[in-house]
Amino acid sequence: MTAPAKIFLVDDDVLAQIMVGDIVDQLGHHFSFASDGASARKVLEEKAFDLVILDRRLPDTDGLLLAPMIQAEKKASFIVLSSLDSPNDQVLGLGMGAIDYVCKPVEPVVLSARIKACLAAHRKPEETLLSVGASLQLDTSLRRLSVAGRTETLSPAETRLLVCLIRGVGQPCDRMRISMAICGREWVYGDRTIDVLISRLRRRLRGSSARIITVHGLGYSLIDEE
Amino acid sequence: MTAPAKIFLVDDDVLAQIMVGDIVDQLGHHFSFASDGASARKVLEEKAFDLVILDRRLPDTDGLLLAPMIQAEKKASFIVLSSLDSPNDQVLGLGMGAIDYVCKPVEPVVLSARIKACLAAHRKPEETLLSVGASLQLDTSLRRLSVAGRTETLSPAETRLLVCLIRGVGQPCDRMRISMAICGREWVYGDRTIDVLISRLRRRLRGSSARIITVHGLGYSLIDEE
DNA sequence: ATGGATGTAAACGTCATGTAAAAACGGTTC
DNA sequence: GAACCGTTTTTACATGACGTTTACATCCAT
Repeated sequence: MTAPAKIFLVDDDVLAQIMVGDIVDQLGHHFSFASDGASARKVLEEKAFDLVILDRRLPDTDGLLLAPMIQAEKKASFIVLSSLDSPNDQVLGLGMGAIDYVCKPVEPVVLSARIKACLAAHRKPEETLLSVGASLQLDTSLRRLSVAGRTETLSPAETRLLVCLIRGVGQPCDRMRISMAICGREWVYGDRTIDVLISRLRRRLRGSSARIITVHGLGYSLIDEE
Repeated sequence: MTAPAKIFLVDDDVLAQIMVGDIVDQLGHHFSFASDGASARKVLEEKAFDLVILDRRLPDTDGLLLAPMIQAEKKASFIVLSSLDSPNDQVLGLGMGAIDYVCKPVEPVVLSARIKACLAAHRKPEETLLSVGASLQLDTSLRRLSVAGRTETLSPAETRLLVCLIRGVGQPCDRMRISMAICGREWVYGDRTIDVLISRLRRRLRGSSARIITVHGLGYSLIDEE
């Protein structure tokens, strides 16, 4: 028995909201939704989900445009649920990183099975407490960082950055990925926001065995040298 | 450029074999197939795959019955490709652990996109560690070189050069090849860039059992004496 | 011995990064 | 609204890393 997953639907179609809501309830998971791209972005900045279900035709945008933001820092997987069913649309959606593409109309049992399959295959272990090595621990919900004895509170952006780095320990995170994860926008040449944040975070990590190293020309990486 | 994946199709339909074979080829992966359950089992016992594609209606069995074997010890993920398209069948297939269920007939581009999506989502992270002998290890993504205890960060060019040399341990690399690999340009008489890089790399390899030797008039070669 | 090939320290031009400080932003409270 | 506060972003400048060139010493085949 696994813990309930958090599932987020972005769809303005009330029938879809009801159907998906019922399915998710029945599977014993948490359900929430947004009806347009703008409010979806707000929610996605705040909370983390295990699975996002995107409609294509939203009142203000194409749901697929949320994909980069969802994928940034590997927050969640997403599937597309849309009435756009042409091969082209499917290829596009899957190409953008969707792990499944379901065409409306769809039988509730089928959608249920697909959601279940996606969760089974893709779920990351629930983690409000992240840690690296022995001396670094981060509570993502309280934004409390314990390192080398002391404990301090990080700002939201600092927290997102650190989470992003921790998720990829040992691998380099490029500026593009970091920028998407932190600010939800593409990184453009000359934007120094990340560097400043890194600088602040480094100061906070002093005394820990974990260090943020720069990979020149690429980005940053968190490594733990005991 | 990711390494080619190994994909295994279990289907007695010749048309499917051709279509999937073409798709896999075009994606640059390795393709093999079996036409019935019995021979599929034999192959699965022998080899490991990144993705298995199962048909349901096989001459001697239901393809889904291979599922437990494929999943055993997390050998591979699998998707179902079948003309059995009822909701029940889909629920059953996904319930058995398929990460996707594609109904025949299917557009090649769609199947291609789905295969690509599955691989992107499920393949183990790319191996970035190269090593020579016991005392030399290079993380190509982080550009970190561990040698003789210490570990230091290489410059991009140094990394490319070392990778180039490691790829051809024992054989000499001529200047032309090295120049193309490192700077992406032809080597012209009088260009000393490579020599300087070699010099810097040699200093970093001090203490290791690996050495860069000069092949006079030709180029360089990495050897591991131990 | 000699001329060309190689070793390597030092210097350079260029661009990426570190970081302090100022400005802009977004909420809250009067 | 206005004043406040914590946070994020921009600005500005200092520092550093990188690839290449230069200069000169050394090595090697002939």
